[in-house]
Amino acid sequence: MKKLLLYGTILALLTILLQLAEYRFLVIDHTVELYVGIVALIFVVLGVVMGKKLTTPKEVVVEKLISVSSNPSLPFLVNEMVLDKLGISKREHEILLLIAEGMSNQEIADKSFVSINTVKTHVSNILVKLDVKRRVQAIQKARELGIVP
Amino acid sequence: MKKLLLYGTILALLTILLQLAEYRFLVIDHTVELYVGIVALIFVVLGVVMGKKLTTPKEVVVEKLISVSSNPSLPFLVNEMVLDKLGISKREHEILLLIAEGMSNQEIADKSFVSINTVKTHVSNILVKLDVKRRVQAIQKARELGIVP
DNA sequence: ACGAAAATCACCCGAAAGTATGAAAGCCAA
DNA sequence: TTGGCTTTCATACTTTCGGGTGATTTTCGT
Repeated sequence: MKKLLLYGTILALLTILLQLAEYRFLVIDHTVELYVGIVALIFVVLGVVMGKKLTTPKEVVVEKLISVSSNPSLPFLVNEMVLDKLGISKREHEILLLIAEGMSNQEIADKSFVSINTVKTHVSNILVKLDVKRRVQAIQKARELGIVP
Repeated sequence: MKKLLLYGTILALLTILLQLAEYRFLVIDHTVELYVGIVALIFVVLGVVMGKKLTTPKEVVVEKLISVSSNPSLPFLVNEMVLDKLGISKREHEILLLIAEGMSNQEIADKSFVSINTVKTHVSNILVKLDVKRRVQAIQKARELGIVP
């Protein structure tokens, strides 16, 4: 709710500024109508900004289905889209590949130059993101999704 | 974009209305500052409304991934020769298949109507015969040898 | 420069996996 | 029928995995 105060302050300041400016030249050089128009314009813009910032954007959830047909053909290209969709980071993907190689957490830790605890954390996150319970299942699913060979 | 025109029109009309009203009583009864304040307030509100209406409600598209398991080619035939060569029994092969399904020892035990201890024994023997250390590696090797899909 | 996301690490605990050893029962062929 | 193989099961022990929590540091985009 600090935003409300902020906007209120800005509003007040703007008003004061305009009122000060009024006595300098606006009332002299221009008609009152023009002045009012400018004020209106400024505050419309301000209103729009406020509205955008203060309004919680209503989220409409639309489910879309993407079929991932695994390619039994040759070269194997990582399906980046799937990685994005699942929120799997680079590091996580690296470790996923090592898991698919049949390596233990300790071996992965050694190969990656990190502690086994770190590996464990990554693995846990991977399991969650792939929505599986065991690393074996993770390998399967990852293969189906085209993110491991 | 019709909305833009609509709001533009409303804005113009409001301005005109206010200007008309000005000559009737506002300039007489009140100071210019108050008048400006009222205008500002009105247009702030209008701005907020515009902002809300004109802003495309954010759609959060949640894309779900369906893995279309690819089985276009071979029906998979078990390489019996390899099984003989490695001395893997029928029972062991059955369990190997279940391992490759990503099942835990307990799940395999339930499905096979044997105790988990029995499964463990089989698994241990399988690991030895495939010359691997972990079940994940067993799956890989078995797949390479053509004894699991 | 700031905040969010990513990466790192630690500790605890329980579950799962794997090792070792032993043993009983059934099958099958020499 | 005897010896070899398979299948079954158990007990005990060690290692690996996975969940949960919390913390610090890095990185990166605005």
